[in-house]
Amino acid sequence: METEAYLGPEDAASHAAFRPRSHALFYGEGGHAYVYTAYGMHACFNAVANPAGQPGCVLVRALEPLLGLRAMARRRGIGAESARLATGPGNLCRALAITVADSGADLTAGRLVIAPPDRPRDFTIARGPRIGITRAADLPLRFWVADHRHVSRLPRPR
DNA sequence: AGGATGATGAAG
DNA sequence: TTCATCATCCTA
Repeated sequence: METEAYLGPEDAASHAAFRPRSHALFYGEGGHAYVYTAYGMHACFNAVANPAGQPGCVLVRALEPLLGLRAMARRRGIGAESARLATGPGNLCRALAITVADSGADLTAGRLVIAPPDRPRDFTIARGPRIGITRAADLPLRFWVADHRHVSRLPRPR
């Protein structure tokens, strides 16, 4: 499990700072999806995370598949046991069949839902710099479950 | 209309 | 490290 935070215009790496067409969603009510296309071919899934008027999104970069492994493996074209099934923002969207058509969707109801776990699980959250950005590359806004198998990359060496 | 730029992934 | 591949933004 792995996420990154993208803030408002003060965060130079955030689409809220340099991508006008994403502004409406960034500033919208939390609990909705913001899906964009990276490098022309990869969908990336964000959850809008703040009350309306306060820009902010959470990019979901990796997760641990618990259900539907067969379907994910089929969409990804790899084995269902692979740790990379939904690891990496583009891979995650392919595994879950998330496309830009899902942008704006309500994440509290419908096909895409973010819900609390059935049972609480014990884990430690590690923190470090975000991946693949050039601006504001020093901000430690990437969060992942420490020692977790389903993480896209280990922290950048210093 | 045309060029630059990526919140990537896969292969070598 | 290279490159496939294109939505979006910028310049003109």
